[in-house]
Amino acid sequence: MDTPDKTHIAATSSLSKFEDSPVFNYINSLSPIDPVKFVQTDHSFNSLSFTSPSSVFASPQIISHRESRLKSILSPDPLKPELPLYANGNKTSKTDSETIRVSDQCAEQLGVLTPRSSARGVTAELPNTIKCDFGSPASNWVSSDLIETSRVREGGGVPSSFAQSSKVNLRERQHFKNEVNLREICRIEQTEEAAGLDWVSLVSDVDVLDSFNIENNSEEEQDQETVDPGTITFVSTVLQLPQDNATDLENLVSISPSGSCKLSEIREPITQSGEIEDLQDKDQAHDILSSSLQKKLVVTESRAKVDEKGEKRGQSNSKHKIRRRCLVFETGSHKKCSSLIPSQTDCEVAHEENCLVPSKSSGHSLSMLPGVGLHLNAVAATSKNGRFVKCKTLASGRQIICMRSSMSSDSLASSQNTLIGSSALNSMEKVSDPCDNKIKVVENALQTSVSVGREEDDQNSPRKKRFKQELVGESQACKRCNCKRSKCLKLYCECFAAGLYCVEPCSCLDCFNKPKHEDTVLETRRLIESRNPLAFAPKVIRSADSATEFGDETNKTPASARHKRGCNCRRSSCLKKYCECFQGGVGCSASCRCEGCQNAFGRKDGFEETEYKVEESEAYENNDSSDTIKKDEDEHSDVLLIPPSIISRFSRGKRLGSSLLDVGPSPMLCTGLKPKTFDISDQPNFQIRLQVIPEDETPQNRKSNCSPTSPNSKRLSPPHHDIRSSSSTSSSSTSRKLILRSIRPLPSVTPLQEQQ
DNA sequence: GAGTTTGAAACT
DNA sequence: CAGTTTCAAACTC
Repeated sequence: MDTPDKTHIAATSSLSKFEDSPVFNYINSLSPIDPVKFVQTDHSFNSLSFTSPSSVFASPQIISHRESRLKSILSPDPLKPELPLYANGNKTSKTDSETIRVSDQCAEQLGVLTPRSSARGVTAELPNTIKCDFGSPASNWVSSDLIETSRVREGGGVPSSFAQSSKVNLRERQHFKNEVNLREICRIEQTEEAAGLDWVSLVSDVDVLDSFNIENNSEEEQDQETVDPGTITFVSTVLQLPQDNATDLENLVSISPSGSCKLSEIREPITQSGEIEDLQDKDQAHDILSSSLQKKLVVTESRAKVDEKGEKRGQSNSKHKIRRRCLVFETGSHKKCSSLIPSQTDCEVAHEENCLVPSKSSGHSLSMLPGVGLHLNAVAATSKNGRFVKCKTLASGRQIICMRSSMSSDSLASSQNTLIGSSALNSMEKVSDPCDNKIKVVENALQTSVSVGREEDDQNSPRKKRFKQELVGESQACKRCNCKRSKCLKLYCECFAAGLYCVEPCSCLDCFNKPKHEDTVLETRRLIESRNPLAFAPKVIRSADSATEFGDETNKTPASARHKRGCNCRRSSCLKKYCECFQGGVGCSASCRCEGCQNAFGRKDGFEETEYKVEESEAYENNDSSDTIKKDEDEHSDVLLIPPSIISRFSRGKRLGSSLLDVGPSPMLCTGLKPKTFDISDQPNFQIRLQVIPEDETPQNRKSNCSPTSPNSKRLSPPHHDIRSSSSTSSSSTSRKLILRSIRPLPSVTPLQEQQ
């Protein structure tokens, strides 16, 4: 029955008929996507969607079957002889209406896939393109659209080819509904998750990819080892899932079945075609798929691993080795954290030396560090770089380090779960307040890593490139201090003040703040602390603390924070980062001796900072043009206060510690300032807002808190504070954040389940 | 990128 | 503790 010619003709005719049919027109009218010629669709699909050579589902049999199926159905490809494989099984397996619907989808997928499988010339190109497609949100979106479009067309065509014209309309409608739902899901996920969100599609895609892989014998072996693109996508999806782990996991699990369904669906058409089926193959395919899904479900997998996988897809073994090396570094030094960053490849190379430095330090720390200042070093270093280090570092800071490591491995690496991350961060902060900013950075880093992870796969996308460049630039430009005369042994040096060793990115001269001079560093620290025990303490203190320490009633406002010693600004009006209060995102307090204070976060004289909340972020963003501060106030009234430290870092990209921030957040922050339009598509922004804005710091809450509750309270909530406050005062805020994020997955899941 | 401004840190 | 100097970040051009 299935001579290539026949199939081809049938497909072609059906396709043309379908296009002319009212249903098709209706679909087109509904669909935002413009109809694409079949050939074009294939092409675009190939280029955009399936680039990944490696796949979990590398089973040759499956692949061959898939290929054959596809070929038999749609493609005129001479290879068709392979077609018959699945035919019988389909008939046997499903007969009900659901089956029909499924078959439609399958047919659609097949149609989409077929071109690929048929086009062998493209196969060689796959490896290159593969990595790109999954990661880039944009690319994914496009590809998904294309896929959908093609599906719509193909779906109609395939059934007709099977002489099911009577059911075509019904099917198409169902199919269209499905497509719409899927599309919505895809959009939701893609917009938020950017990475291969349409995992369902991806699953099917994976199959296609596998089929390609089969052609490439050399890669077959690798396939087993190599990470499945779909898996990666899935993992990324999981990672990106909201904080509500349990819920998300459930959703994922529920979803995964659909993926299985997809596989069966694909076979459906074949069954109808009456071709011979290989039940064993089918079973195997299911097994493989299920196994792959299970693999995907293994959330515990470290993020680094994920990244590694992602890179694997697109890169050679050597690359892989490099990654592994980086992973090893992760274990030991903060630098490794870079491996967590998506664009690692570049970063890794760039940072290798850097990594070594930290490692070194860690080594010293283990044996040598007394723990006085060093623990700060370790902690700060870890967080500052925005990379999660499993610090072997300091004996003294062991617990802290452990927490971090756990966070990195579990929370971040595995799921990038913001909630978890925040929790970890919170806990971490409790331990190490000194590194407020850095912790924030870490948090941002989490987000960044998430976003990065999404884009990781799509290396070709402009976005990805940009991001990569940013990362690289950061890594290269992650200069911290620029000390010329202090030898980085005074508090002038930001690195030293933060308890960090200077690293390569620093532009300091005659730097002694390095592991090799650890003794000197420690001694200097000791001297400084002897003069001022709080010299290395966090400059910004949580409200509770500050209130306690300074007896400042105004600081009792929830989520409020104050600079430890207060500023002494005279000319900056506390509106620039010269002011440490402003820089720390906190209002001035009675401790400040500033003149003409206009601190947006809270004036010394008790001026309500509420007015500035929005402006501040803007001011920071714009490098403080006070003129512009109120400019968009109305527009951004919803905006939360973003700690200047964070913003400044990202905006300037100067400080390495903020590297993560710089990379990811910067855009996010910028966008984040456009709050009123809550753009789901821009997940980074979303996350940031959620994380940055403490529960009680929402505009309404702020106002309420400020005026009635604490008349004197000048400040709302500094970003710093958010984290801390959440950790100590309100865990609820964190939980809420999670809830918000959890919203995303729900929509996607629901439609699928309903349809299925 | 160079120069200026600024305010914290260090010093007296 | 106050005043001055030093310093490096922040900022401007």
